Amino acid sequence: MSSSSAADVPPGTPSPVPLRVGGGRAGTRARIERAALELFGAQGFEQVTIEEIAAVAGTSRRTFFRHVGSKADAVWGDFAGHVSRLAALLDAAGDDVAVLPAVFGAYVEVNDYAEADLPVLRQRMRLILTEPALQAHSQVRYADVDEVVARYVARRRGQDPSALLPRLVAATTRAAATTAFEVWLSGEGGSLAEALRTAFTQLAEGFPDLR
Amino acid sequence: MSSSSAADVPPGTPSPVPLRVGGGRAGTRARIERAALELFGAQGFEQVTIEEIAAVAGTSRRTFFRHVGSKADAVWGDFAGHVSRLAALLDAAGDDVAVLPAVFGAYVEVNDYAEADLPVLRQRMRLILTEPALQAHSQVRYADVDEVVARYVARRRGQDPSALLPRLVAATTRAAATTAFEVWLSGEGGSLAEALRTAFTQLAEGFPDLR
DNA sequence: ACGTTAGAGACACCGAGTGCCACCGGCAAG
DNA sequence: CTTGCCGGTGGCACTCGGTGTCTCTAACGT
Repeated sequence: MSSSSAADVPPGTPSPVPLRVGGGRAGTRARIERAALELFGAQGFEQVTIEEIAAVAGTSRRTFFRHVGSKADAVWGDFAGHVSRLAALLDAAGDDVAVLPAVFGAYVEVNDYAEADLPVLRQRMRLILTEPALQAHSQVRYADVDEVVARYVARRRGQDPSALLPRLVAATTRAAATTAFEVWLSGEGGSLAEALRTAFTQLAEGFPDLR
Repeated sequence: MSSSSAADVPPGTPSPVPLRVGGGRAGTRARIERAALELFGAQGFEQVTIEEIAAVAGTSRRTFFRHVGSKADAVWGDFAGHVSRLAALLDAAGDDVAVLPAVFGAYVEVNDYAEADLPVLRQRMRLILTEPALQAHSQVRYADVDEVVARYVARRRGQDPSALLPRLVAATTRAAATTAFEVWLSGEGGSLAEALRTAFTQLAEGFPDLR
């Protein structure tokens, strides 16, 4: 419907945003991601076409792909940086703190967002946890997280990262974190950090009430 | 290469399989799934085209989709039945056994494959855990499993299935099961049931060595 | 022999993703 | 000022997964 909302702009328009101080690339990418998030939220992931996103972002289909790689990637922002920060936190953790608390702490800290970023985060996570296509894609992204955690546990334990314990800790802690995001999103109760801590505590206790 | 292996069969061939007693549909579907598994294993998921699968299965592109729904679905066989069996096992579990052991037991039992089925299972799981596209798709399938487990825990605990504990148990047990499949596939050591039990034990103990 | 019906194939279409080329603007060297 | 390079861009064409529609055919009951 109404493919003439932003698509009928003359091709040579300089686009209403002259702010390109430190890097025109980052600016375009940010515009694309903002447009995508907005449209996905309003119409649903599947309903939105790349062409529509590109139009709203004031660029072309081809350029969209040059910047974000895939439709799903438009939602994830700088997730690679997120993973790096997690890795850095784990690397920085001293050997005086036990392995599991170190992982928990790193998870909580890397997800300590500023108040102002929470709306965007909520939007992102709602899409990722709700839209089937994004839910699917998330697995690939989370694999990187698991890899980082497994490597850390392996290092601390002197094991191979592909051994059972490192993989198990990585997979279950990440599952717990995702679950925490779910309940946080559903709005019941407190902050994201609280949800994470609750989930991690239950996990570390091995669900004593259920044994 | 060699797109003339099974594609050069005349269109009106009655197909070499006259055994269609209880349902001709199942026969075609089985042929499609076998062809897909074989081709994926040999050339990789992304490299194989639907048209190739259809050709090897002795049918058409359109019919492929009528039977399996999507390229990824061709790998999963009757997973819906798998999930139903899990649900049935949980429903049948008495209240005398604790929640966590009940979930563990159901997982082990539903994954108790006959010796003869192990090669196919290995092939399936290798693809699902290895190929990025299938890894992604798996999340959608596993969501059904999580739903079943969460509902069971919720019932036993008198909670809502969307509450933290049910979701957490579902997510972490499934993560543990997947990890067990990984190590089982890598070939180190014993049977699938052993791998599952080891992973579940570690999970239920809350990784005591790491706290 | 009849019509009915389910399964199958052919065709056309859409959207995601990719490779290729041509263009344009800035920028340094002449 | 001109020349030539170069990064970002847009247009185009193509592949492939997936879907809707139409037609055909073979099996079935009457």
